[in-house]
Amino acid sequence: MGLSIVKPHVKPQPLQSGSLSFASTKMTAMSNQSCPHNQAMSCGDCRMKSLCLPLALEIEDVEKLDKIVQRGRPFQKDEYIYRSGDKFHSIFAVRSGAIKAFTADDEGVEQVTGFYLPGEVFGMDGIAHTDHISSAVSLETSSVCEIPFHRLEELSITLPSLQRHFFKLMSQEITNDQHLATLLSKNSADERVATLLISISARNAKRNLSEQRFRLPMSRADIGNYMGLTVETVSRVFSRFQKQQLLQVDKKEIEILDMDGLKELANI
Amino acid sequence: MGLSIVKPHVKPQPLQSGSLSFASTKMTAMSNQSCPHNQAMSCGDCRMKSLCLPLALEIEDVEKLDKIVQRGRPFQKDEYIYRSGDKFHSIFAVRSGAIKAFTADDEGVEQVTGFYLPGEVFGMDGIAHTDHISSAVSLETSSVCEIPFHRLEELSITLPSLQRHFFKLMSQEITNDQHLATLLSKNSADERVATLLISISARNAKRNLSEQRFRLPMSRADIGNYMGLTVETVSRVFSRFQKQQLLQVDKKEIEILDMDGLKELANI
DNA sequence: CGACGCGTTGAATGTTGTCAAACCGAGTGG
DNA sequence: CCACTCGGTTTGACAACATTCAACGCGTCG
Repeated sequence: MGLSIVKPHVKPQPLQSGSLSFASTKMTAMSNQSCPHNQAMSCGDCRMKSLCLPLALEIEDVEKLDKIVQRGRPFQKDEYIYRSGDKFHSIFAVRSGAIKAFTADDEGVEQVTGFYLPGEVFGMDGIAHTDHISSAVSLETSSVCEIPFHRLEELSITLPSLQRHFFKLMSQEITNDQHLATLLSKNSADERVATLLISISARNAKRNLSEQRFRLPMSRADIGNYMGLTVETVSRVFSRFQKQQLLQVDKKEIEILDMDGLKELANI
Repeated sequence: MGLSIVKPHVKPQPLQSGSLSFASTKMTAMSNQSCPHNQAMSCGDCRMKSLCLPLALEIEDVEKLDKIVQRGRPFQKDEYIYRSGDKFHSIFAVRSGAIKAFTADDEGVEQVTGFYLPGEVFGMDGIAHTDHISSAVSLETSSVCEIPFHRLEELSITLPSLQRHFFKLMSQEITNDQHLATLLSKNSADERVATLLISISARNAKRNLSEQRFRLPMSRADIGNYMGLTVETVSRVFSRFQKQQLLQVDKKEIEILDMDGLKELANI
């Protein structure tokens, strides 16, 4: 899910040796990896593998996982990956684009439960139920890997490191959600928005993108919904941040001018 | 906790939470199950097994699980089960009493992340990390089962239904946390408190305890912290509910007078 | 062009937090 | 036995922050 502001001392990002060293290498333009929406890409070749794959997996294990992963055509903006009420049978990993997960209460009022960026896994809340209890839509053209859950369960039995990895992924989702709850219960509008921006910035950095300049894939309404604020409040916070020289905002384009100031606001 | 300390002169002694309800079950007095804090109890004999064990487990499988479960002496009120920063090696199931899980931010301000009642599993947020990132304390005299996580992982490989069960447990925790986030982001103080009361009532019902009358194991401060409210607000809500004939409140003793009204408030 | 979605800004309202005081029961020590 | 403290809880008065309601700007698309 969303807010993963990893505190320094917890940060377990051991730049893995061996198999996935090429995460930082430059792609050649004509390589079949050049298009992030490419359906044919395998797990072993995926730029995101260091984010969504268990670091411990051997090459042949990655191939086994690869065999059960399904890659469909990209989703267009506003297309559903799954809907609340659909039968649950898969979890998903974002390969490109951005995904919004949300629930709807009895009156149909939407509640955004998370934004997922490339390398992140979503749909795990469906595991406890036979049906999905949330929906997921694409916020922009996105490609996702679909991982049939029963296949994953089977494979986890023969690949202990995969089992461990998925336990960890789910645990991470739990702590993320708890962070969100903490944020909502304790922090002001300014702090919430600052935290979201820092989170997105940090997640961009993990993908070797700029942490200063990026484009928000979601609307102000989505941000407000997620952070427990109204659109108006979100808009005001952006204006205020701009006035305080913390940000440069142009619609969805964000430039963080004062990272330290923003982090201070977000209590990092 | 509540059971041992029988207050000398309390008015309408409510059906006690947790342990006392034993009186109503068909246990023989000399059975080793008569004390809910009994260390010797096995999973197969545990009243909570239908809540915390995978229903699909065969008897011999339960015995295997039983072998890895550790049962220590009961925890007294305010005793820590684990502390933030402790090395993570186990998850826990509540057998009796009540547990509060919480994190602390850099300034040491507490944030309650959950209350756990008998039959419920906690500590799963530590799985993604090498250390616990939250703490857990006993709110009253409580006994817990400790399940070494690496043993559980091993066993999960030979018992697929156990693996599935723990995937589901974690997924359930995710959806719980998301519900909490939704509650915090969308609902008023009244709605939040009503929701908590309904939740506790329902969890009591699962354990065959009264859903109308129960004792809250946590303080007003804990409730407020958990629900993103101040103590004062929580107190006012209780007073208001009482004035509206929804509740009868006597300190921590709660009687729900108008279940439907309360559920309506909680949007159930 | 006009309608619409999205974002911004302003003014008024209100729920909740803050500060302060007091209560109550339990435990302690004179 | 009483006075005392202490933690947890309750209540009141006031202020603050976010919401609500309203209007407007801007770009896109029919």
